[in-house]
Amino acid sequence: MARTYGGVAPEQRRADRRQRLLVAGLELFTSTGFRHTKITEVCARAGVSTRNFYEEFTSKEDVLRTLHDQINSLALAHVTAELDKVADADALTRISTLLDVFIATVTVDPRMPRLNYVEAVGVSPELEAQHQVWVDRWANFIAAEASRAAEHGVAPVRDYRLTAIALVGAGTGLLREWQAHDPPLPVEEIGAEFRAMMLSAIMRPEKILDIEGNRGASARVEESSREGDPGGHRPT
Amino acid sequence: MARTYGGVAPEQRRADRRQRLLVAGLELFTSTGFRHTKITEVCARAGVSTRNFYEEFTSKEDVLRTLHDQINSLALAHVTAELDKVADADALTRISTLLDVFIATVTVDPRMPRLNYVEAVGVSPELEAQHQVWVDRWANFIAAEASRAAEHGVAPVRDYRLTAIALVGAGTGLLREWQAHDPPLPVEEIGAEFRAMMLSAIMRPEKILDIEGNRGASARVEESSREGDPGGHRPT
DNA sequence: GGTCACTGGTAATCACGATTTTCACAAAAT
DNA sequence: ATTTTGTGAAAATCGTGATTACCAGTGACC
Repeated sequence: MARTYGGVAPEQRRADRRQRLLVAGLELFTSTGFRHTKITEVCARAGVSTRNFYEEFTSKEDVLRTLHDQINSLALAHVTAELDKVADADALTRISTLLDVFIATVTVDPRMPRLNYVEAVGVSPELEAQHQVWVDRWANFIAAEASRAAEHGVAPVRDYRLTAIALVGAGTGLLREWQAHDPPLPVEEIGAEFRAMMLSAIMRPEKILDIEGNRGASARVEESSREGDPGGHRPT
Repeated sequence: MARTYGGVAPEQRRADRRQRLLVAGLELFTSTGFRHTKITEVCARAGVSTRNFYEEFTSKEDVLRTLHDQINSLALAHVTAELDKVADADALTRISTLLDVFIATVTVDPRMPRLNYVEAVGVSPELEAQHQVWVDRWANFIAAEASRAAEHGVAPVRDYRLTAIALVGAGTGLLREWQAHDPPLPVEEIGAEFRAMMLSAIMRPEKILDIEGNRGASARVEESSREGDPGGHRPT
């Protein structure tokens, strides 16, 4: 069964083909678009026969899922590694690091955010589930760092779950915008904005306005004017 | 040519069919998913023949684009209307209003955020362009309000463009999460988080940390590990 | 009441792309 | 040197769903 061919073990050849298919998939999905990419095109670009394709993947979506996972895993690995190095640093430095490494990793290649935040959206329930899992992981990560900051007294002690989710969304939005722009936006600005937003979101006081809490949920759409807002002291 | 049927003018009948097709599209796209919805299914649910379908729309995507536009337009109309009512209010109240109305409008029906932020993503270049246009509009809106706040002295005077984009992303993320959750997250919490994040992002000082500016773009990814790197080389 | 215009529904048609199968070959093994 | 086995390329199959063409019915107008 297993027989060395052309000097390389069959597993190796297999792995190579798989790798080439993934590379081809990344390229085509992010240029032609996932929907409009045909399996045969992926095979052609990868120099792999359709038969071999089905040896490695069950479908086009399978390739997409794999890529999506890989990109997220790569980013997470980088972030984790870097965070370990600054284990003793103060909380805010850690948060900045987390962010910088994330942005740096994912902007190395515009195809990564494109695949992650555009092509892999709304494709199938499975992919949506996978997305959820990753949002969760990233949100946990951020929430954990925020709590750490709270312990150190530089942020209020509160539940950071939703804030973290919103921050993940903010990053997604920025990166989606970044990869879509033709004269690409400067990466530094994206990173700076993301960092500033995260820090201000985490360090913000529990009540931003004193009216906070009276409004909130309800704010009916019809309800007319509500100017006035008497007696509010402005936060600094 | 034009003849009244069943007591209604042909244009009316036409408009009705169109409307039913849109309703059916909204329902199916957000349950079955856009990709897996067949034109015939939309027609069946709308009680419209395929022939009539092609009389109104050129493709399934056409329906999606129309819905995407409608939802955004609806939200924008509500927001604009409400904002007009509080024209004289202080800047922060206006911002809160903007947000509350937006959230209230779009959470009336979970299918709206689902369609807008999941199903309509990565479908085609046209739809991506349309998405860009709307992000732009919303971002301008937010940036304008932020500038207003700056004029009133409750926020620093600076360029709010990227902040606004990030905020749009935050909202998108929150709403995407909201519509995905089975025991749905309480709308008030989503709204509260969004508002708090927006206010803290707008009111934040220009430099959050003193180290700000030394870090930023660079944050090297540590030349060491880059195993997975799913992006080999550029296309020909 | 009869004819005509327009309608909705159904039944072909048609194209495209995924999946399978075949084929001829190349490199190992004996 | 011959057989064997894994291989890649190409061709055949197969299904699905978009698009078009047809048919029978209904209400409107004379």
